[in-house]
Amino acid sequence: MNQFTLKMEDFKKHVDKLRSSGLRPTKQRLMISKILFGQKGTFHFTINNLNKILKKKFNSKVSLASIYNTIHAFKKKGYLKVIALEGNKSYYDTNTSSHHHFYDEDTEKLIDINNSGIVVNNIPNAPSNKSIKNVEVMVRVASDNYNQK
Amino acid sequence: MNQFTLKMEDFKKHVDKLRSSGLRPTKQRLMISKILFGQKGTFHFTINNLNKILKKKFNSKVSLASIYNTIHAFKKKGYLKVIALEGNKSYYDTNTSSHHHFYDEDTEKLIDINNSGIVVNNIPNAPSNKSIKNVEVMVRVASDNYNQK
DNA sequence: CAATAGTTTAGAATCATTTTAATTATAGTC
DNA sequence: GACTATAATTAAAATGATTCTAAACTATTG
Repeated sequence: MNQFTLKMEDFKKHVDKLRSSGLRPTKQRLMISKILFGQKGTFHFTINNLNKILKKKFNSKVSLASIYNTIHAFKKKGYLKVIALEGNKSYYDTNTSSHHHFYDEDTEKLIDINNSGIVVNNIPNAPSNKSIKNVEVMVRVASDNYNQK
Repeated sequence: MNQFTLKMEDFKKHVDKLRSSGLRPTKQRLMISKILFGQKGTFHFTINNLNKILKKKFNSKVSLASIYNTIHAFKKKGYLKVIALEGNKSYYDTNTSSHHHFYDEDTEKLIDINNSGIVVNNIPNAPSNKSIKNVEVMVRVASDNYNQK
């Protein structure tokens, strides 16, 4: 069984993330914060993914209600963003900058494309009284020999 | 109560769409086809939208099972495409060409951007053994004075 | 017109998500 | 450290979109 341990500086980081999101730093939330923000790079996940990691890595069953509650607060504070993908479940991304994605249709996994890459030109004007909030590109990739849906 | 009537040429068009999708042209399916493909321009909808239109316009309650069945067949045949948007429900589009969208966050409505507009440059290579299937841009717009989610 | 195959439907089942209500934990304050 | 108010956790119920099921119905064919 894995222990739930954090170095002091990491612990402070996660406590800050939680506090600034309006949440008390509880055991459950620190586990979630560690999983999301304790990685080197950016992290893409669904609630189901996260729940599985919590179970496996910490041998701990945090209730779905608490997971959702924590994720919503992080999202509201801007520590997470939702990725638009068709289908019934939400994908979240710890990279909250405006950026683009590859979506692998075979594995259903997302890959970030950093913003220095793609350039989008010639965007028409927004409808009247509206302004553009965000522009994002989804590049769908798949193996040619894979069965398409 | 509205009548369900079609001009002969339109009738044939819808019958063809259904037959070529592997479906028999039944009353229910012809109503659906008329709603989807009987419009001037392109049509964006959710299953819930479509169901409401069926009720209001034709005073007819087609079962959800039949609606889903028909939509799936049209999608499989390529007469409809699914639009990726976060959230729990699927958005469909009768414009099946590769094209881009405005998404109005206030009204939750989609607007097509025809392909002659936006240009996407500098797309990185797909991961190895994968090839690019599709590139789509989502331009999110909103009123500045509207409450953001 | 009987046999067969495809359709429709209501309702049950499922999956992601949200809500509820009771229990438990946290953060001051004394 | 105990006390109290407030917030958090949880299991379980509720919800909403979608899928499945089984029975009744309709169309097509021989």
